[in-house]
Amino acid sequence: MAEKSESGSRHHAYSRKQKSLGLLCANFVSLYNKDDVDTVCLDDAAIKLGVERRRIYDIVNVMESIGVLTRKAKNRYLWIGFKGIPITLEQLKEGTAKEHNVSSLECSSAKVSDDEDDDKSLDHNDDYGEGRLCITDTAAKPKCVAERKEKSLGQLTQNFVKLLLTTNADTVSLDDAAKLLLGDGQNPAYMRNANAAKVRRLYDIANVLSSLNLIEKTHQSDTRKPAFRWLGTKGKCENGVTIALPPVAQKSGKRMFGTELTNVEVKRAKLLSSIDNKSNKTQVLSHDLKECNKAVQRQLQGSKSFVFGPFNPPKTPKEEVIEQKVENVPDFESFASSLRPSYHSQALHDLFSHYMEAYNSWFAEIAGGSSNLQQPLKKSVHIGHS
DNA sequence: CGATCCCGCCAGGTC
DNA sequence: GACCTGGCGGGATCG
Repeated sequence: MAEKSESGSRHHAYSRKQKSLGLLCANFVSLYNKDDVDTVCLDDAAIKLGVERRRIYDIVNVMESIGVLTRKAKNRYLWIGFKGIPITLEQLKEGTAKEHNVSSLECSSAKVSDDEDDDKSLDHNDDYGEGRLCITDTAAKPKCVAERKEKSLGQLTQNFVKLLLTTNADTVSLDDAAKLLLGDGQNPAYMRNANAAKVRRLYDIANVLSSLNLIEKTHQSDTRKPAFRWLGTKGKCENGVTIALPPVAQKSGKRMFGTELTNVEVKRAKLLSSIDNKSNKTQVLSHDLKECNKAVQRQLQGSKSFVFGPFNPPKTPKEEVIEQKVENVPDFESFASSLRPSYHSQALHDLFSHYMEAYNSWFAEIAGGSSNLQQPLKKSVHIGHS
């Protein structure tokens, strides 16, 4: 509030359009998805991207939950890249990732590590971070921690992805997703609030996922309600990230979901002055941004294609190694079975059943073509969400 | 006016 | 007590 007025330099033309999480995410990826990058320092990222730290947490949490990053230590993450996504999805399927993102990713980093440099010793004084990573047993955690985790962005992301993967009803509406991810309903007023809160989080998550081209936002054909569709590798942009274009460059000037510009200059200037004192660790160079833009260009030319999703990932040399480990095409039957939440509310149960039916009809259509697919889904398997 | 989602407060955890 | 992390919801902006 107070800070808004302080920006004399920020002429009235403040536009939220230019600061979306999706765009920030795209820039983040551009910055770190390079062969020579293996660690991510949050401070560094915040400065380079010209945003406050809090925003970095948002995208990092989402990306961590799908395996793109893994936490290494306080303030430090290991960049795994998009090849981490299929692994994480596989773990989700196996249920080894059910604990919450932290533990799941510990596993994923472990799997990835022999291929990816990982341990180039980030662990000097890692007790904080390592400690957290090591706690994979929820029983060892205090309840409040577990509860908090349960509502975490990362967990929500995983559940959202599971939902998209398991339903395959083409699209999942925002409302439905919020309801399903919320579990069951108790008192309506509480539900309304909780739902609203969850929807806000879903927007955050969806912005990130869509900028990674894992999902796209559409509308349900009948109701015109906003909805999401899982893309996986079917994403239009092979490079993995949706390249953010200035609004004018977009058709009819319409803003596209998850593709907005970050107000880098303003933020950066602000951050620079405020972080000045500890800037010995990272200096902001104008070429960082240029680098970032170059990376985007590179991606546009497909020089380094990202790979994600369980579907037939194209290979780049480095990814092949990893792929051998993930080479089984995900078994959606067991995946879905193990992931399906249990719903106490009849309405939610019906809703989910609807998605299951849609999946099954889809399955029937394609089953002939794929030997990896097994049987259609059966109802009333449940996992609950904790 | 509903949809979207930025922003930053502040609680909880760690050191 | 400083710092890190991240849940959360107010309220601004968009369509």
